[in-house]
Amino acid sequence: MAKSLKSEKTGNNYHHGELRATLLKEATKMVKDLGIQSLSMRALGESIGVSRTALYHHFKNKNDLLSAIAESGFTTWQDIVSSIISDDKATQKQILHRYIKGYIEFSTDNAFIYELMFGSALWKEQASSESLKSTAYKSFQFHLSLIERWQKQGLLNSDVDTLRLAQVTWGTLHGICKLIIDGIYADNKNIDHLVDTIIASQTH
Amino acid sequence: MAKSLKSEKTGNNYHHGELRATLLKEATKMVKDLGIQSLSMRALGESIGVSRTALYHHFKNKNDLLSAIAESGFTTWQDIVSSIISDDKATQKQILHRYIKGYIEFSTDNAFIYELMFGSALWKEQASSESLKSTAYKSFQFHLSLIERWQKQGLLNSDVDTLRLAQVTWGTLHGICKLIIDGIYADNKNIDHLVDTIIASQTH
DNA sequence: TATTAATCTTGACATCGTCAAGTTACCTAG
DNA sequence: CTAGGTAACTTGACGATGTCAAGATTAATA
Repeated sequence: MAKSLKSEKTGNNYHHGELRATLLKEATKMVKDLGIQSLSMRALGESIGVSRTALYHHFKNKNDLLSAIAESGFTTWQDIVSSIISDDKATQKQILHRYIKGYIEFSTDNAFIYELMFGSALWKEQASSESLKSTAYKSFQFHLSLIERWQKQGLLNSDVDTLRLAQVTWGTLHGICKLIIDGIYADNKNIDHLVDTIIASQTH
Repeated sequence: MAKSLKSEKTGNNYHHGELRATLLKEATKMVKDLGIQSLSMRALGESIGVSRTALYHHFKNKNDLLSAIAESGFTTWQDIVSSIISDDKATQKQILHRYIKGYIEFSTDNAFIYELMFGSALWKEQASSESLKSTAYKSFQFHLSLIERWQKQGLLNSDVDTLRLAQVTWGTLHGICKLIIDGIYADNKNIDHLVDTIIASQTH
């Protein structure tokens, strides 16, 4: 208890008080603005006014820090999705449209974060924390439940296995976003048209 | 002329003779087996028996080397696709199926190379060479021409703009592959079922 | 107030990409 | 056959990075 309003008044550097939160915030900002490559533990420490190795008392290593950033990305996305879904006045068709558009916009507005969220840097091998895995898993479960709902309502092809369709549709979103983000698809204009095409290609 | 069968007999390290090709081959092998992270210029040089900086006479820098590996990945994929397409005995529906399956298999069999081919490491900013860009562009053009063909034959929804559909379908393939490769979709079993779902979801 | 535990620092190390300057071997003009 | 040029390769060096180990400082607890 009572750990919050400690530092910032005294000139001492020990016991910053909220270093972990501060680090996460600054690191997220750095990654968001300049990309994953540009984030170095040393620079991060320096920018906050703390020594290079202070970070290691709050994050096991760099991967651990990146995991935390990615995880907060998933919760940000969950917040967005929740607000899209819970618009009572909109039709399901409108919501489907907004969901897809929202996904693409989120990914392009937070390109570097998105890269982190799905990048092999974290998902390969031992790198990703259990916490990240479960947060990400929840996002997929939510997507799955939406697909199921839209199948039942006849918006999506209901002849197809729900799990598989969820995988394919998420794959579609993810793939398109990656291609846009990585600069392979030049036009981030005309997103509406692209969304229409996605829906048209999935609707029967 | 007559530059080939020089070295390998004399113990001298100068004028290896085919260093560029050897480097590319070894680097590709390293990336394929151990991943992009694990490839260091120094280790590569050492593994071939050449000094760390010798590589810089054949590749401008590490990115340039990675570009070359990625580019050869695209041509490998082009070769595979050509052989799939040119099976005269198969129906177009079979070919469509094999194309999708072939794409997924290529990407998973060469996961690290695939990661390089589409990774932001090369596509962001100035990193990718013009040569890589044009090779990759050809792959997409080919995909586009296939989509157009299949639309005309009624295999795919022809109400949709061809370019957009090509983007969406490639996005679908790419996204699913990424999710499998990065370990987000655990099951690389049941690929056939997945392929069926992709086709079912795109066919009207 | 004394002890313990948490937090942060300085010093150090190995690894990496890459530049600069020097060395060696091949190639070609005379 | 040789002189000079050029391409290929080497060693040395630099700055940056992630991270460990050992020590210093402060807060929390008994």
